[in-house]
Amino acid sequence: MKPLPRHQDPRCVPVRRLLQTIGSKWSTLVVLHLEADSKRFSELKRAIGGVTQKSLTSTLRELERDGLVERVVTPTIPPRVDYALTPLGRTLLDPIKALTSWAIENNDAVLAARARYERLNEAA
Amino acid sequence: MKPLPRHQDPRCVPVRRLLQTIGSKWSTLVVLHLEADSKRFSELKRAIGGVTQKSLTSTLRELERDGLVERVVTPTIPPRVDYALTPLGRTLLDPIKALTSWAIENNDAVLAARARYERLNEAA
DNA sequence: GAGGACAGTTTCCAAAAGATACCTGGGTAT
DNA sequence: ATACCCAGGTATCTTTTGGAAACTGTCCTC
Repeated sequence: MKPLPRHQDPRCVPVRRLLQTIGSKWSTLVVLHLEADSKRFSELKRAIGGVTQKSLTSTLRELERDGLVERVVTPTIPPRVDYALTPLGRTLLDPIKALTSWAIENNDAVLAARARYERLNEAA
Repeated sequence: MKPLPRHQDPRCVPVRRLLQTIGSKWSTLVVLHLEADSKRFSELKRAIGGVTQKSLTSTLRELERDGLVERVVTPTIPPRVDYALTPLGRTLLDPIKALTSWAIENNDAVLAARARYERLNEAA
């Protein structure tokens, strides 16, 4: 029974949980790729590129667990599995896009800051 | 020289870098705490609570490296170190707040989804 | 009946993140 | 003098994350 590190800030808990989810390496890419329409597992894998089955599986499980993505099994022969954003997941698109827009627009500024930082600190 | 895993999606690179930075355990808390005014190291540490020196140090270094936070050393005796958001860092406040608002507003929905998920999958 | 697509699972492994604890070295209060 | 504040640094440990590769098992095509 460790005395849970008490974070004074109540903002911490849900915010950290969200950032944990969408901060994982592939989840935002998955969400963005599902915006237009639902996709099958290997469609997603191909579309994203560079992701292993395991990583994609666990990413999808996490998003599914949090109710952001829905796993739709169509019991045809052979069964077909599609992944789609839930309504809740769709409400995340706006904040995520705000963030990705920022990242793209300020990419140069961040890279410049990094270069400057390294110039000042590696030079020593 | 590893042949960098090439991600087809060009959105990936800057977005991943940003999420890497702000997805780290304490960085959003730091940014939010610096919104009103600059703070000293131990002020931040106390205000956030539950963070170790090492984690706070590396968080601040990362934010500084990316040009989001500025480290201001006032050469008084004893020297005094303040951390403040840069103008670039301030532009991140809006997207971050959009995300944190989402997290807080949809906290219940996410928790409900988790409970449902676990009920369905652990039950087996 | 060999091979490949689909949708994974499992095992093993390396790298990164985070926590704990201890050290520095000057300044300040008692 | 002693002990604590500030702003860290270092060393070690555990946990988490992510990647590689192999394996399942059903279906379809050649």
